[in-house]
Amino acid sequence: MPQRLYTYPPLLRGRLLQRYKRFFADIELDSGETITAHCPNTGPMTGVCQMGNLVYVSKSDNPKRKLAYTWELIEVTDNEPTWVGVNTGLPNRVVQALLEQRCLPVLGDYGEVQREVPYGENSRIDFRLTGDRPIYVEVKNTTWTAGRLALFPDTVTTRGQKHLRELTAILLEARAVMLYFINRGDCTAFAPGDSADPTYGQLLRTGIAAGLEVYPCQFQISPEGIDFLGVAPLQL
DNA sequence: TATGCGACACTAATAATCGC
DNA sequence: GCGATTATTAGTGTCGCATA
Repeated sequence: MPQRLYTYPPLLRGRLLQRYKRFFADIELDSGETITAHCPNTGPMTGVCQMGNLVYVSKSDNPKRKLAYTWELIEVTDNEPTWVGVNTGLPNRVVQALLEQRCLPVLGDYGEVQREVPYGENSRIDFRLTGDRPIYVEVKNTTWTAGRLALFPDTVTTRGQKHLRELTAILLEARAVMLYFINRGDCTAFAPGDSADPTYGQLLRTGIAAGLEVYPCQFQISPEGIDFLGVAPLQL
């Protein structure tokens, strides 16, 4: 039974006209109005940034923002029509709810869920779960797929490599978890994106051999909200 | 040609300031 | 001293310009 972990505010539907300068997306709303929305995903959005596709945006009443609209979702048709989450700020919020509601039995018992805890060399872990043996959880958002296989990363990521090295190093004193947030519901498994960043894939495999735990978490995305579907198999 | 760095918009956390 | 408000900083990934 899918578990609702996030409910979107009322969204407006439209079609993507263009995405440019990393942060901007021109969108024609169903009302006929053309708006410029903030694109919160600064990555290449490989395979999901398709002009003309249906999208949803939210509207902020924050007077300090230059762009009132935020691009939240896009529909892709690689497999069956599927909504893909664009807002990279949401995965961490959703994972926080996931951890606080104890939706991942594989993590076992833990106490407090701490956010943005300093560790390693000037890094911060997304979540630290307290207990006799603390659990460090790093969250990575992914929308890139090959068929029904979710992949991460979709570009060379030196930051991601650094995170893997530091997580592997911390295994001496704690459990370390890579939690891949599969931001679409049409995938059945997860694998490292070796074609985009072979070094990352190598580091991930080395980390797993050393005890790093990897949980690709699958979510069903819809204009209503985000539901947790479960942990997808890992293909190495 | 290769490398380094700032800019871009926004969020969230932290620090500093102010008034009571 | 406390709470509320404001300011600052880090982080996110890529582009484009300046420099070596």
